[in-house]
Amino acid sequence: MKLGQVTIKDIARELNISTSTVSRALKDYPGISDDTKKKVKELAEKLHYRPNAIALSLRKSKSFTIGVIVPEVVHFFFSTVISGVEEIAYANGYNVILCQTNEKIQRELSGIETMLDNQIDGLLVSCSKETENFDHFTKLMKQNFPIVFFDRVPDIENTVNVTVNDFKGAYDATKHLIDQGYKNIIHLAGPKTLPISAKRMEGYKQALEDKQLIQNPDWIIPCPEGTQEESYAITKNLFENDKNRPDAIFASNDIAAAGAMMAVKDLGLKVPQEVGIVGFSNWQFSSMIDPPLSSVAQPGFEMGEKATAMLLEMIEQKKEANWEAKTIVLETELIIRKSSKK
Amino acid sequence: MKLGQVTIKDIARELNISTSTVSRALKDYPGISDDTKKKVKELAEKLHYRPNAIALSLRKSKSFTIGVIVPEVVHFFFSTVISGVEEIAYANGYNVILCQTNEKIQRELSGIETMLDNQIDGLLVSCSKETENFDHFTKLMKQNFPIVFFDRVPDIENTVNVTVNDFKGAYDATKHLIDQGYKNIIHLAGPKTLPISAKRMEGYKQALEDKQLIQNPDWIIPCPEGTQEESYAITKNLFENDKNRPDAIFASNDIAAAGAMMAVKDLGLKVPQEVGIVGFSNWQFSSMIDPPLSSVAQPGFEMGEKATAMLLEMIEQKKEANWEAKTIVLETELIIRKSSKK
DNA sequence: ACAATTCGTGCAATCGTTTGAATAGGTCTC
DNA sequence: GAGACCTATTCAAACGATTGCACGAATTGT
Repeated sequence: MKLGQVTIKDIARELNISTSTVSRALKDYPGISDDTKKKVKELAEKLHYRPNAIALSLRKSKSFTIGVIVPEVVHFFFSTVISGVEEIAYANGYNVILCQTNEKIQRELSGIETMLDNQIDGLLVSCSKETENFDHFTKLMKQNFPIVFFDRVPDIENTVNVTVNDFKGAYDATKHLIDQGYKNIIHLAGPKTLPISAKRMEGYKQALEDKQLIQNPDWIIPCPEGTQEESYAITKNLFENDKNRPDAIFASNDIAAAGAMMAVKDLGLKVPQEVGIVGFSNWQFSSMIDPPLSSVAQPGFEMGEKATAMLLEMIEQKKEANWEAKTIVLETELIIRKSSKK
Repeated sequence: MKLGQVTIKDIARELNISTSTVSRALKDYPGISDDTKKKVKELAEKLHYRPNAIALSLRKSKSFTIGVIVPEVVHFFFSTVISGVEEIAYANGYNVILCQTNEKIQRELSGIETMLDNQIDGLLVSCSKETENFDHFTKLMKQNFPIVFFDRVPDIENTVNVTVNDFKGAYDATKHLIDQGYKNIIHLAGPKTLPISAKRMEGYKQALEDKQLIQNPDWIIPCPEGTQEESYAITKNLFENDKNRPDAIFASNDIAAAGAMMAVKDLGLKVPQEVGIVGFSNWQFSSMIDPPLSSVAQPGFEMGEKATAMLLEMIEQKKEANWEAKTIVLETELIIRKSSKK
């Protein structure tokens, strides 16, 4: 920066008045003559005066900046959320500063520190896979610092959260597979540390139970990485064997589902005739693969919007208000495509 | 913010010394007794003192923050770039503030304004589709404000750019199709305003020329939106007609290629036997669709890293140095998959 | 005609930190 | 024993803006 930027002082000097008068004139304070106001505003316009946001932050102890912590930017769901965040923040005159943790707790910690140093007004967080201790959050919350968690919310009390109904999404997906006539459904689960993984697994289990299907614990297979390669390997291995072969897959994310689909196709099995598949998140590519992948759509953009709106509300109330803990649960939508239609 | 944060004043008061001494002690200035240094540092540690970055910014006229302007966050390529940016910025103690323009020039303008108000030290920009006038950039450049453009660079002089070799990428892709025996290759082009679109088109043309194939101007079809639907409609229309039907498609982006693939498949044509297809950008999904899509991979992460490294260098030299204009061109890599292998 | 009110403006402190210059106290030198 | 020289510290201004309070002048009331 430092571009010979025009300050309030320059205007004051030029007009031979004090900086206080300039400040007040620009803000239409009462008690400044219309004449002065006019002169000041005209000169400000002419010199392209723009207030220095940093100076304002310092003075007002408010930066109009919020921090966003996500595990990864290159992730369809998270980038969609960020997009929603950006939209609402922008509309309300807030800046967004970004930090991706790459799923590392260390990075999450230091990212938060730097953001606090930069006097952010509030924080939006989706936890990393490594985050199991939440002291860095509780400490802030105790000080009444505005935080809203989204999607990957921590397992602590009194938080303000925005999530999707992972349980119901998974339930719907599994039930749909059952309704289509699939009977032996495996679940490619997410990392164990994440509550969302647990919820999805619960939904899967509940659907099996409600439909009185046998639950085989061996058919819940964790895919901690969530990569295509991982699920490809796992699936191939599992389906290679003729007898006792499952006939459907519910994956806790689309990438895993895609890997699984490739594996069963490579084994010469037909999707959806012999194996039904449903994923989670409805990534952009899901409709483009062959056969198109059924998936549970999560309203990422809306989640970003909602979380940001709530955060801004907290920031702007900010009377010693102890915000009431609450969790907004957005509904998922099962998108049925060919991969699961017998 | 405002969390009863500990300041240098608190430390000064507690130890009955002046703030200047505290400041100097913390920085190991000469001329402060070892005893005082020790006391100050210990107390700072104990109180978890962290310097207020805003105050520092104001004082130093330097914010250790860079702005990133991208058309869209939810875009595989751009999110990859952002990831690279974040990585290098973080490693060097810089913050990243983000603005997506949604391809609107108005948003680009106001985004830059707000960022400047926030005293960013430099700017990384990829232009929106609407950006045809570049005064907002030249104005800043005249003032020696550090800007690095990436991918969608403006058509003006003396800029510092990081791009990929779009010409060669397109050339390679087209040549590959020709080498596979395809003869009637159409090009689904990008928005006309973007130089990258023009370069890709040039590469396509040059390959045809070098291989002495007839160039049919009707076979260069602009897809301004770049959506799947758009290219689906265009392609379906074009391939419906039996005679004079093209036998290959080079699309300037993978989404368009995917749409085109769906269209030809829906027409009952076989990919790659009857129609060869190559895309551009190598999106995550490209390897997952059926048949897997050949594509020109762009090193997005590396682009983000490179651009940021250059920007930081400019920021830190920042002696009235008129930076020399330069353009780093990163090489693409043609990823050959089934969609183009006869 | 003089006090009271109103009007327009300026002073100075403040936000948290840095930094050039000044100062107080001590030691050394001849 | 007085000037020279350190050493450790403080003062005060600065970054750009806001704001409570004070002030001088003009206007009003009686």
